[in-house]
Amino acid sequence: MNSTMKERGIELSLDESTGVPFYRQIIRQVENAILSGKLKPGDRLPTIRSLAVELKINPNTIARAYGEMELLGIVATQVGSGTYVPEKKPELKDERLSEKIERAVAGFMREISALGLSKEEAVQLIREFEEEG
Amino acid sequence: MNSTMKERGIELSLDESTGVPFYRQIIRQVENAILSGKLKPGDRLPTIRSLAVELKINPNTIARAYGEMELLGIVATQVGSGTYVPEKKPELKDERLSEKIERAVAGFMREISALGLSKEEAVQLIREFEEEG
Amino acid sequence: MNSTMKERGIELSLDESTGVPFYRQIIRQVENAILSGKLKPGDRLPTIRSLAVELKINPNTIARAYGEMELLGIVATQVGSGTYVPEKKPELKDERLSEKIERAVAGFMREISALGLSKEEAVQLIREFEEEG
Amino acid sequence: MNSTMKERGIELSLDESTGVPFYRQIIRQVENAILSGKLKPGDRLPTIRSLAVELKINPNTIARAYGEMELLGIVATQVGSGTYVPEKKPELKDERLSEKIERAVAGFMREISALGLSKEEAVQLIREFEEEG
DNA sequence: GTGGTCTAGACCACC
DNA sequence: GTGGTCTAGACCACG
Repeated sequence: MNSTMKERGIELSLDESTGVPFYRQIIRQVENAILSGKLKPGDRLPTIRSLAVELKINPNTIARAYGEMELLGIVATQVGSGTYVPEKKPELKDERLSEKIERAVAGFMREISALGLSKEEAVQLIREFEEEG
Repeated sequence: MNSTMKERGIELSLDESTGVPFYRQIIRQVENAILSGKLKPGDRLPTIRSLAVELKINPNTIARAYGEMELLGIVATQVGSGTYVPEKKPELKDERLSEKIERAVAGFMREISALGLSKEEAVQLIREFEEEG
Repeated sequence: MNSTMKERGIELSLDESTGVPFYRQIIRQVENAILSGKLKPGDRLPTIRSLAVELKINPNTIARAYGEMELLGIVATQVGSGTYVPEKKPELKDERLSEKIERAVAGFMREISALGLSKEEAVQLIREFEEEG
Repeated sequence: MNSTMKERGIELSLDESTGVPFYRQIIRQVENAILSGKLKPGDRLPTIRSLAVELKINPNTIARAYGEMELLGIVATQVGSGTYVPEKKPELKDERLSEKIERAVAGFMREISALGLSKEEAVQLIREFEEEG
């Protein structure tokens, strides 16, 4: 039942063009994977060193992301063993999920209307959107 | 025909919770207003001092935003007179506009799908979205 | 009304013999100073660099302490300006204070009774205790 | 006269929330039991395996605790027979006991006064203290 | 092997 | 000047 992220089909990736710090990008992606249910309680995150190699960044940066997530209660670490998704009260998780969705929608709509587009035009753009890759 | 931002009904606002630097928030909002046609060539921006008072931030921050916008060609400063929206080649503007729209849509969809939602659920959320007061 | 820590007569100090990480010692001392009312909302903490010089440790270690305190809501940072004690809802603060006191007492009594001493002997020891000067 | 820890009514327990390593928690509890006279020379400690099962931790961790206690002279291992509390020079034991008591009192008073409490308030808290179940 | 702490030093963003 | 991010590398603690 418990798996690694790769076994769950989750790939972390960094975009250095956005200016968002690497450690925050990692936190957000892990948190989203947990909130959406892609990562489940008990699942193990990649080790700091392996993820550092994979993302081609310094291990300290991963360690910082993992450390902040531990403080935030997003993950639990067992030194000598690894970093895991903890058990969480599900209602609390749902709250946080809708909160993040609301914020994403509100931010998008603010941007869209500042750019002079209507709600229907936004819908049109999303329908036309094709993910790369 | 030429007006101030207030006369055009445009209010700049800062959100300190996002972590996005103030000067970037200002630049983006001004740029979006121009791109969407809410601000028109010849329109005048608020003075650094008045905007600093209104937004309750350091005048240096406004000055930096205006300075960078001038470098980007988004605004033009006439010493002793103020800061204005310059004439711009329209094709260039459209390019920049669609670029910003594309980036907004792609960013939104990346976040939405990371949170486990489908394209149709995103459309639903946008249809339901009502801006606050 | 707002002061620096030195003006409030608060000195941070590190003890490397305990094995407690430097950054945690700093966090605890700052938190205790706030909880006990020695540091008040609006007070400014030493700059990272000055405290690093004073404590003779690496600035990154101070930065880590300040960063974690920011995450915990113990302090608020304004880049370019400094690190400050934020306004806090007083009831929440009081809760946290009694919690810490309770934990200190319970931990002390557990240790004391494991060492074979009675409650009255503990009281006696405290009465006899003289702080080093 | 010689007994096992269980027969003496001594239960080891681990608290993972404190951050204190398991092996240190074990050492401290055993040492305190000896210093306070609850464990007597000749008493037998649980086997590594049985304690590992009881505390639900890795046997290596128990082995490390026992190994360090042996180095410290707190226990003596007789291969094939078990781990025992050795005879100790009594003055040495008393010295170590008062040292630990002093450190406990000093640490408690440092924390208490950092939290803004007086010596008399500390005494009051201890008098009011009731151990749980 | 795992993660945790600290140092050293670079470069950036902001005021 | 302020704090923030990242790299590089050492050493420790834990299982």
